[in-house]
Amino acid sequence: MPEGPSIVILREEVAALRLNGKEILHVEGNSKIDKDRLIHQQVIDFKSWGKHFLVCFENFTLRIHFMLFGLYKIDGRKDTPARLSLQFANAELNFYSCSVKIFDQPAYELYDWSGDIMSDDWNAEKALKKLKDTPKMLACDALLNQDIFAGSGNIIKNEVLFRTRIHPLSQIGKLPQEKLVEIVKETRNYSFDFLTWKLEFTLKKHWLAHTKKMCPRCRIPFIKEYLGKTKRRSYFCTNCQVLYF
DNA sequence: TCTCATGTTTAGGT
DNA sequence: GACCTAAACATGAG
Repeated sequence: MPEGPSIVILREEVAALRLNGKEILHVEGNSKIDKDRLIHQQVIDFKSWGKHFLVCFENFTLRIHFMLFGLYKIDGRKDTPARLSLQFANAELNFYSCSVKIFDQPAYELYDWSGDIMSDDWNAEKALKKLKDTPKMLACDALLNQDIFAGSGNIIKNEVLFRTRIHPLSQIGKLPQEKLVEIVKETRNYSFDFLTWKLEFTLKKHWLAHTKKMCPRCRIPFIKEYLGKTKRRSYFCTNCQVLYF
């Protein structure tokens, strides 16, 4: 569930419930957070930043991060206990297997939306500058770096590197300016394709590289390797993806 | 039944 | 401090 576009879908599903300004009537769950802090509080807004789902209150913010296995149910439950359940008069939000944390500041003090690939405030120039400031970073690490591309994950990484024909082990500092511009532009662009396809339940069908055995351009086998600082799955074509090194 | 994976933090070592 | 590794968390698809 976790990449940025999926969190946007959650945010929009919750927005449709019109819970802004509504009071939380009951809180449950096996989360260790102070649940009394939430009860009878009025939710100001629901936001997302990268892979974070944010429940905003006047003076504090509840952050939900779904990690690898996180799930949610809106007006429904799983058989297993919820990590956190927020119950309103006419709706219920249930979160499972996720990381939950309360921050003692309003969301606008905690987050800079110019770094969120899905945000209206996304700033491509700032992302470009961040890339230029980290010349030793590998392309595969840059696309998982939440300080540069908040919301990008392993699927987006593999698809963007394939679309831009960049080998995952390329060094950011060795890429020509126009390729850096292309990475920034395509990360944003693919993320919105991801959103569209996820809503259509056709995301997997549209993968060109991620989990694929063969390059759709060259018809030669993809390489599958665990690359970068975090050793995440990378699928790439040694023929059409150029190694800048 | 078993392996693996859309992720991140933290603790420990060198 | 920089850099690396492993562990921890925990669900479901194939």
